[in-house]
Amino acid sequence: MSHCNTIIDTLRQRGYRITPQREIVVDILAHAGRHITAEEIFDQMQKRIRVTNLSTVYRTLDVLWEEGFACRNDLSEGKTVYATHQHGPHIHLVCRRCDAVLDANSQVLDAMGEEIRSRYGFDADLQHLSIFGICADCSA
Amino acid sequence: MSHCNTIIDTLRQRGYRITPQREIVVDILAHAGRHITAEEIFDQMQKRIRVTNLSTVYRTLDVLWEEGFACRNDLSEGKTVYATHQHGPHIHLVCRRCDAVLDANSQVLDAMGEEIRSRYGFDADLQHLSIFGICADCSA
DNA sequence: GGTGCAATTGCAACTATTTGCATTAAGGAT
DNA sequence: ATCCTTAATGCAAATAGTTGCAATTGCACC
Ligand SMILES: [Mn+2]
Ligand SMILES: [Mn+2]
Ligand SMILES: [Zn+2]
Ligand SMILES: [Zn+2]
Repeated sequence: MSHCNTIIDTLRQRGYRITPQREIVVDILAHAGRHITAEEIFDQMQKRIRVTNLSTVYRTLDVLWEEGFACRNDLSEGKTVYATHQHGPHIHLVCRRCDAVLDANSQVLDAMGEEIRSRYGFDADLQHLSIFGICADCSA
Repeated sequence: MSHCNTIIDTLRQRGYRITPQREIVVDILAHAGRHITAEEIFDQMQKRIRVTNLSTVYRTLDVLWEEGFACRNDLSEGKTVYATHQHGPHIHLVCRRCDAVLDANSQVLDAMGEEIRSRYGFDADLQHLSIFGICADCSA
């Protein structure tokens, strides 16, 4: 069973109604293989369905994020980017001076995730985190 | 010397021009003692200076953030919040289901910060990080 | 204390994202 | 297959934040 279908079926089990719009957003996002903006999803979506709307895309992405099927990141590019969890795991180190984005191994977060869970009962999303700071070039 | 003056003097040393608008934003932010939105800063600012503008506040906050004097956080409240580093250190665990915000000790990040620095030469801002996930109540 | 020039400002227009509301349609029950 | 409830949609308007540009002003140099 494809990743898309797993997401769709789980959403249905959780009480969400499955509309053609939602299926298309999930399909585009799951097959993008990279970070993608809401507007890019909307553009691709319009090739497949006549009448649809950017706010539907945003609302669907909200659901996917809230339900843990998508990650949402600010990479200092002016627009929020989305991906499924098939993209990853890794973290993005975003320089707040030059906006460079360095991909890093997310294993450095594993111990921290475990500690947050045991101390606070909080299940942190750490598979695709953005962390701001100053890159090596800008420090020098 | 007050915290405000340290910030202002350092900005001047780094080549930024010190305008009354910037001094007021720094003063409001440093004395807020909490997270504060750009609009709240603007409202307080208008009581002190006749003509000024919200985009000046945003631009000043950008400078303060880029130069490492302010932190900027998305706490799922609809608006970005700012604070000086006197507020903190701690992290915010933000539940993506119920929007609850749990304050947590930032020491859980110390080892990670060190590893990121040694592995990638990246100086991560970890004094006042927001981490999304699912809170204990929503997990149950 | 003037002068020059680039950085900063106010303003207006713009982009990104969210929201209220009337209409449509998913899917459980019959 | 049809009916019913209410979640989801499209659309338009609102909100949050950014940007281009002409006018202003900080401050380095004299
Ligand atoms: Mn990524
Ligand atoms: Mn805080
Ligand atoms: Zn950099
Ligand atoms: Zn929660």
